[in-house]
Amino acid sequence: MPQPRKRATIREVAKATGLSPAAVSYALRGIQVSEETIERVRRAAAELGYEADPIARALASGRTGMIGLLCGSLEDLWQQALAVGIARALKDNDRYALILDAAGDPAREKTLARQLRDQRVDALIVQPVDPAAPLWAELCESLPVVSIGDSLAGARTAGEVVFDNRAGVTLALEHLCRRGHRRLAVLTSTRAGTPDRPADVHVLAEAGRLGLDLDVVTAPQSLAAATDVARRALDAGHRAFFCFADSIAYGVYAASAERGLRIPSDVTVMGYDDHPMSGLLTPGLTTVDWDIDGIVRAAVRMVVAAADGNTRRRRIVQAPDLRERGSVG
Amino acid sequence: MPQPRKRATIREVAKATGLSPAAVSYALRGIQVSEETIERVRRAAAELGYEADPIARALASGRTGMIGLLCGSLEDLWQQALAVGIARALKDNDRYALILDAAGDPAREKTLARQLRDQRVDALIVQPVDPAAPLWAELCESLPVVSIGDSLAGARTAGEVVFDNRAGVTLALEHLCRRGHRRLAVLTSTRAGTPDRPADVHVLAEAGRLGLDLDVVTAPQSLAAATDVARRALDAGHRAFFCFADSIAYGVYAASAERGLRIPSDVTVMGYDDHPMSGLLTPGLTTVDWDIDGIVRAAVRMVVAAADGNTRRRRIVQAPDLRERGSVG
DNA sequence: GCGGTTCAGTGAACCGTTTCAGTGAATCGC
DNA sequence: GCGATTCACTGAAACGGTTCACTGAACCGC
Repeated sequence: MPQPRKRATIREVAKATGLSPAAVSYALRGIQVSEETIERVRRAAAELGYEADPIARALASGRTGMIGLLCGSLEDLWQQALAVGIARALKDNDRYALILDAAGDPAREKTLARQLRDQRVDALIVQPVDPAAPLWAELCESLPVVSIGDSLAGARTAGEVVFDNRAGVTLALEHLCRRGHRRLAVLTSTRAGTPDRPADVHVLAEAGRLGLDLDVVTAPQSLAAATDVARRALDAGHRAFFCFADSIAYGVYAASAERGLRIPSDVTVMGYDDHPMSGLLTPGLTTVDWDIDGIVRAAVRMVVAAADGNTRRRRIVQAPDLRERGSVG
Repeated sequence: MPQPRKRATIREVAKATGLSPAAVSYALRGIQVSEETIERVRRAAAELGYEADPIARALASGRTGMIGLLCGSLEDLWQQALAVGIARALKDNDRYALILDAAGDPAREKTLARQLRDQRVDALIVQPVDPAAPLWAELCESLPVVSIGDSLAGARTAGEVVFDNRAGVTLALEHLCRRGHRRLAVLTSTRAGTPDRPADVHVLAEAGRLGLDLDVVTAPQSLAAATDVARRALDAGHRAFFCFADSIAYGVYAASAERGLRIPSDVTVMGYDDHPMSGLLTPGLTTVDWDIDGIVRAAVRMVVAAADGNTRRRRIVQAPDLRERGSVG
């Protein structure tokens, strides 16, 4: 076990400057003391290589400067992109993200959310697996929470960037319908034990309206696992897919290739999310596009404001676009 | 600002059980006290909804249970996959990862590495941007460090999973050479201010040996940015590319498509890393494959052992495979 | 010249654990 | 039956900051 090098403490800086620790603490944060003292303390601190211990500071002040980021499932490439985007945008605001992955599991989401709260993150961004969980109301009581995707039922969030999934689903299903598809396999992400999400419910409603025959299957977002699910769906005779994440659609591409089936002539695929790679496939994946940069910007703006104590709550609704590329026959 | 709900402290549990805080602390960790007391304390803790405050614990004990994960650049899809894989594997070991992104910047890498140390992570996994930085030796003095990719020069690491980049580069260049390519654009990841990495140096050496004419260009790994670099390289007349990351190669696919150039007949692309998406492109990306699952497993095993105080140092060298798919003409 | 402010800084409590040195009682070997 | 161990537990000091209540001096208007 390596020996932690002994670091300078605030008391040593105090001794070196002839001030009290309290004065040093104030000086380093540039409050309550004279300009001259601030300068003197800064110099001494630099000399001693002093830097405030974030743990001790967090214990005493209850703040860490960190923002928690609780992702629904990082197997999904789009969610990966979202997480990376948010982490980078936070960095530009001199904050940094504590990224956690609920892996599509509501129980895990619950544990991790509490862990983040206990870690004293100043605020939390969450892309909920189970937006209806009572957890969120509880959590909003003790720290600012910004949700991405779905609204958190009954919770006093600090901000929301909700996706108009109803519009997204309608866009997708109507497009498939226009192209003459009546029987669809719907591949949606796994969420064991979660009540049906608004988006899923809306899929069924829209299918009824449009007279579609749906076969709903849950699929993990990892390429290998999604390919597996797609394989079975193909073998069951399905030839038209509505995938509730581009990552899942990639599995349909892979499985179709294995079976020697061509897209879009033999197999139709519709994605959801628009990951950058979707435009690179042959044919490109027709999908529902959300403005990921806009989402990142909005969420980060909200969460930073909330962490800074701003209590104005904002709610932004993202509208989807149909990005037609050629995977729908 | 939401009001943090007052949580039970260890003192209240002590009061409730008629024990000292110290005894409770021991009991909850199941050491130094009788079975009966442990049971009593557990019950009381559950009743009061007590859970130890991780921050206070970290301050007192110097340990957090967290593993730091410092990534080279999370713009790279392969590195994203690596990070997610490591995070998930750590979870299976009841530890969790604090993921940070150096964004290809050595200065940022330095800051973040120190921040992780100050955050008292029990150990650190790093995929170094600048493996030659003196930083690493300093860091290894105060906590166990496991490196992935390159060896950390002069640092007493707790473990290393090094990629045999020399072999990988040779594999790639010889393949290109066999197919008759003599003039290559080498697209390597940006690393401002970093001395040339061993792999880069080896590229030049091998090129000399094989009689290749190289044009080395640095490229960011985001699709948009890589596409931009590829565009310029195409316009400069390049038709054969060795990309030092599959993510960069995707940019060449995108730029070629824009220009109406076909792969592999008009343009040759060789990748490096083998991201799952590479097999899905048309044609599939010929690339150098590292066993990502093996890397994840090895790194996690090492880091967990090190965090648990095991001082045996291990060094694993990963051998590359050429994954031929059709993007080399 | 006097009450009232402001300013710069102090001292001590506090945040919630862990851990070290002890302590009294029970148990052990012989 | 007695010194030496072990056992179960206690008290208090860390850990390294922040913050609250306060103080003495300088300055203000009048």
